[in-house]
Amino acid sequence: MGMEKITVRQLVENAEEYADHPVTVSGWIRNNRDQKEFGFIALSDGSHFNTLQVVYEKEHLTNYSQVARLGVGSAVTVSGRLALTPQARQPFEIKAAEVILEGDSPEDYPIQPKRHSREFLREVAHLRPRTNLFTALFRVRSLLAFAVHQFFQEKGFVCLHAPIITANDAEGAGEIFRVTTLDPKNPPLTEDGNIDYSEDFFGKKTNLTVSGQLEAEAFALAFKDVYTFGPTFRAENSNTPRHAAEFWMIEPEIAFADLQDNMDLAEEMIKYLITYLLDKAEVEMAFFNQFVDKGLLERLQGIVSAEFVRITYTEAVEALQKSKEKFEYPVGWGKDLQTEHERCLTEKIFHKPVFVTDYPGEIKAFYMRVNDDQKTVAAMDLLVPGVGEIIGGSQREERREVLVRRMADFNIHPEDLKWYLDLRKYGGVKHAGFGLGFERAIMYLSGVNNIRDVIPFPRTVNSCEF
RNA sequence: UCCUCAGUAGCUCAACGGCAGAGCGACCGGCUGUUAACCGGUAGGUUGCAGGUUCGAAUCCUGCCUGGGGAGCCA
Repeated sequence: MGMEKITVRQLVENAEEYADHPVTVSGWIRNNRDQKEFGFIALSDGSHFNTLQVVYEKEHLTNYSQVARLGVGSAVTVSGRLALTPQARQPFEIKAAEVILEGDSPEDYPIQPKRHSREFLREVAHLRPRTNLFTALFRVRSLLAFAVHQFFQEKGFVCLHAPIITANDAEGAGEIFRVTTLDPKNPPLTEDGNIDYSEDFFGKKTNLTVSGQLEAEAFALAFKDVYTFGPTFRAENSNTPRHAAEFWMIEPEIAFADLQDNMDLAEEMIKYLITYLLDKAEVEMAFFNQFVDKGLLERLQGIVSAEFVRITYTEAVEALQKSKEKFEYPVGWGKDLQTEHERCLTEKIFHKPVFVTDYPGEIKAFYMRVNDDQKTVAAMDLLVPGVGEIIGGSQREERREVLVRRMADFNIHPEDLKWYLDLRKYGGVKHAGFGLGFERAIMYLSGVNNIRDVIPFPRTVNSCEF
């Protein structure tokens, strides 16, 4: 018969070409409605957000009664003629000549053709990619990962794979996961009774990375413009919709560049990612706009054409004090901005993304460059409505003696980061970079407000299923 | 880790001290164009776990477990 094996995506993009032609499509049943003499299957083959309507008729199928009883989730291969149906809700459908059962799905299949709560779907994370929301979300995640690489590669950045296991424990970026092969019941001990890590696999204490930044700095001082994009691990006991123990981070690092260049890059990147998704994920974004966040498309389109706000920490504190907003925690120079303050800035005062720069040195990391006022450092956070902080970055302290002094303030021993200080000793130049939480970007761009829903199999405190 | 809300049928929820219920889903039947189809019927329960109060507990009390939201930490 000469059936051509084909995907739903090919049909969506080129239906006319296949009109009245015999085609074969394999996929999973999303919904099956039978009547006396005919029935309809909504078939998803994963190639496109849309399902394909299969029409099957008693007089054309030898196994009609079997097909009519096929449950949601079953895998089938359908062969038949493609019919254009411009007057119907779907633009085309398959008139089935043959429906072959590839994999049955019994009646206790948990995903039903009805609304499910996100909490329930998290418990069946192995099946949830078969639902509309997660089909859309994980395709967007895939597209966004590609867009990140494309953005940097087009600009000539070099991608480096920073190590996932590291002995850098002096960064203060959060609680770490220890990596060890020692027997937890019977570890080797030193003479004074402590665990003897010189006996461990690497001969020293090691942990999973909390950031690829330090390694990226080394590469930036060779390639000038670099980025890392990889997994990151934090053992924080954080119970919020914005925190995970394992997440992915994008960390560009640029040499011969200052904080302004850094913000320019971050803003350009966010706009690029939005533009990319609006173009390449039109159906998915329209779905989010309709069922997740009604104002999503309008807001994202607005952001592409708007300039991000750039204010200093000092100006932010003044703006908050002037706002007459009632805060649970008082606003004051020297105190870190609370979540409620950040929300006020981005959701009530400016209604768009806001860079806050030049924070007091005491509340920021040791590697951030000290400003001329000696009180603030060249830090920048990007705050967005709904999600909060999605980017944290800074110009790095390139002056060796200033960096050593800062490290002393933070109780970091120079010998622990000798190689990092070397970068200032040999051809050190001003440089800057930032970290973008990949999942937070997905949340912001989809409107889905829980990080556990934008990670295929999320790892959070007390939860490591699948 | 702290504060707070909630765990009842496969799912979403009602019953709030006195017989365990509905919608959806599943199953069976009907229906000649459905599309979260529609119509009729059937099955489905250790009310998160452990203890306590009471003649009587899904309901009140205590502890624990799990999940949601808020805070802190941050991306």
